[in-house]
Amino acid sequence: MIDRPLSLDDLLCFALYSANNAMGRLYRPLLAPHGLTYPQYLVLVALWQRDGQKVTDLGAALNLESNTLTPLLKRMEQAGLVQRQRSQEDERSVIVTLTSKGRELEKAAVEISRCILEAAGEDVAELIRLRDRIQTLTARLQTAQ
Amino acid sequence: MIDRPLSLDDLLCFALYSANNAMGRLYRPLLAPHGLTYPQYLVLVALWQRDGQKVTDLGAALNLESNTLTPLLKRMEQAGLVQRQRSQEDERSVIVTLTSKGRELEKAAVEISRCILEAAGEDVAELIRLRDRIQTLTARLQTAQ
DNA sequence: GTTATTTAAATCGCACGCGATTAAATCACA
DNA sequence: TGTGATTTAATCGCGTGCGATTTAAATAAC
Repeated sequence: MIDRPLSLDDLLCFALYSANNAMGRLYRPLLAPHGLTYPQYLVLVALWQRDGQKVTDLGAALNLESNTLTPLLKRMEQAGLVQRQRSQEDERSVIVTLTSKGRELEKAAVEISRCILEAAGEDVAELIRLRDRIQTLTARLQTAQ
Repeated sequence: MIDRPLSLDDLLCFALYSANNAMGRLYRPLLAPHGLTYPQYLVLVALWQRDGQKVTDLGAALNLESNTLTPLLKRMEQAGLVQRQRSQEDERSVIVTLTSKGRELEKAAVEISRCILEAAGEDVAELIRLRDRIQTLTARLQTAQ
């Protein structure tokens, strides 16, 4: 950010790192009662939006690959949140589908979102602007890499 | 963010999660040649700023606790980057000090920061503003928790 | 001066992220 | 039609983050 005496607080990367950790700490107690972790919750959000996605689709949505998703999805399957089945048309693909239990949790998500929003601050318009700026940054970082 | 059909792209938390992962992916190939991971790099930044910190001090700077830091610092000690020694005044505390090798790496950090900045975009003033907004958010999340 | 409390690291277990590799199914195409 | 290339998950290993607990040292209290 600034050249000379490199300081943690100067670093955009550390700001992101710190904010992400703080967000995770905030979600944890909200998700734990439902037996969910934070990344698992994101998978559910993706599936509530569109059920029956391939692992690759979820990977594209979440910017993750099978080495992360496969074990995570297996744990979610163990927990009775999703079903995993090989596609008929293409045996390479695995389709991930919500169970009724997984679908049911969408109701709880409303309250969880409310809690996070409350913690993040009152000015929602400002938060949306911030989110958009971060998304733009992510896009730039991804094309750079 | 927005109430109805909850979408990944609506979520501030997912924006942070995604940006942080992308940042990590960007740093990895820059740090790997020096045998560093991203969190280890952040520890070095903290120590370049002020050498000889207690584990608790580093934890306060990085928002981490000993359950994360102790193993990480042991790996850095193994790698010859830092030294860990019990404080004389208070045997409970462990002081972490840079080795010459750890100090040496500060030079490389300049080029690494340049690469990241280049990937993040041209408008540095905008990046600083973004960083500040994220820091403000983190502060709010931490007081909420 | 002994005991209770507090503080600082460390340990343990579990769930990510991800580089590297593998195995299997599908595709391209000669 | 067969064979090499590509695509898709899965597997493995390692380094975090963090809740929960433990150990030891220092401090407070009485």
